[in-house]
Amino acid sequence: MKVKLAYIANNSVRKATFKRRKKGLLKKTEELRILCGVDACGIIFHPYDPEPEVFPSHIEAQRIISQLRNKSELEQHRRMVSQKDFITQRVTSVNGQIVKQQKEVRHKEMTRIMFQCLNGEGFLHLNMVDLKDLNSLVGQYIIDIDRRIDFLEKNH
Amino acid sequence: MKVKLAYIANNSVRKATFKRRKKGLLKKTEELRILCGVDACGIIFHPYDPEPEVFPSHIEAQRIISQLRNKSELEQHRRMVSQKDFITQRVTSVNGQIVKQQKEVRHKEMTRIMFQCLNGEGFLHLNMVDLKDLNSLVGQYIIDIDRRIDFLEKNH
DNA sequence: ATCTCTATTGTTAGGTT
DNA sequence: AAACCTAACAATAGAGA
Repeated sequence: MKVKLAYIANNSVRKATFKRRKKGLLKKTEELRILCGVDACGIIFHPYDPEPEVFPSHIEAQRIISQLRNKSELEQHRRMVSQKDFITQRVTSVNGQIVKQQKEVRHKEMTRIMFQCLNGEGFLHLNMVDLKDLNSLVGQYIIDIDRRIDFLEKNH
Repeated sequence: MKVKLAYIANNSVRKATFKRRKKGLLKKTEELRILCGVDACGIIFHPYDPEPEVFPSHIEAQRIISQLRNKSELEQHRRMVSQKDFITQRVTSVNGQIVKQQKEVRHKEMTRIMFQCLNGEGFLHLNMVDLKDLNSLVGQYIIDIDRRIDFLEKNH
């Protein structure tokens, strides 16, 4: 650009430029509306000028603004819903992980108790559920050990 | 204009034109803002497009829109006040005319009554105020007649 | 469809009246 | 200040990649 893009200090030059360019902008806006069949509007105003320029018309601008409001409300709603979905998903996922870890912890605990028993340290403070789990665990160990014995017998 | 100003039916051409011209409009708006130090914003949207174009920025556009709201409220208020002033003035004026006409009517009525009296038809149904006015009127007539007599005597 | 290129058309700065 | 002019400049249509 030849004329550098900066505030025009000279009052009358600035005013003339404003008038010309405002007209140009208005024209371009109208052309875009017609050529592309879109809703477009513009608002221009000098903070200390009595009459803001609203185009293509005040009524049309208001229509477009309220459309924008509705649309952005919808968008916001959509965003919130998708965020809720995301969080729900995370909660479900984390809950799954917790359950899995609880199972692991219990399994380790049972294993510890089993070996404690094998060392003849007895099992104190165990309720019925614990005993059942322990029984099941011991059963699985025995099955495993049987399998290993079979394997050794077949290979020797 | 070489390309006639009408809705572009071809989809891809319209889209391309839209993109190019939207960019142009945005640039022009920004230039106007900077060159002339004015508040200006624009909103463009395809009714069926998810993202409205709001420039120079969403936040700035909102600021300008609310400024516009305030300003037009003020304007409306100003208009209402000036209309009230106008009506008040009209009412005052009309009231003045009514008073003037009432005086004229009263004067004519008194004159009629006076001549009625001169015809010896007597004055009936007159209250004290009417009588006072009538007296004053007669007094003025007499003064007027005296003046005319003086005038005639001097000139003959 | 999107990007780049460029001839053409449109816009605007600055000067004149 | 406003309206008009026009050289200079910028935007864009349309074509080609």
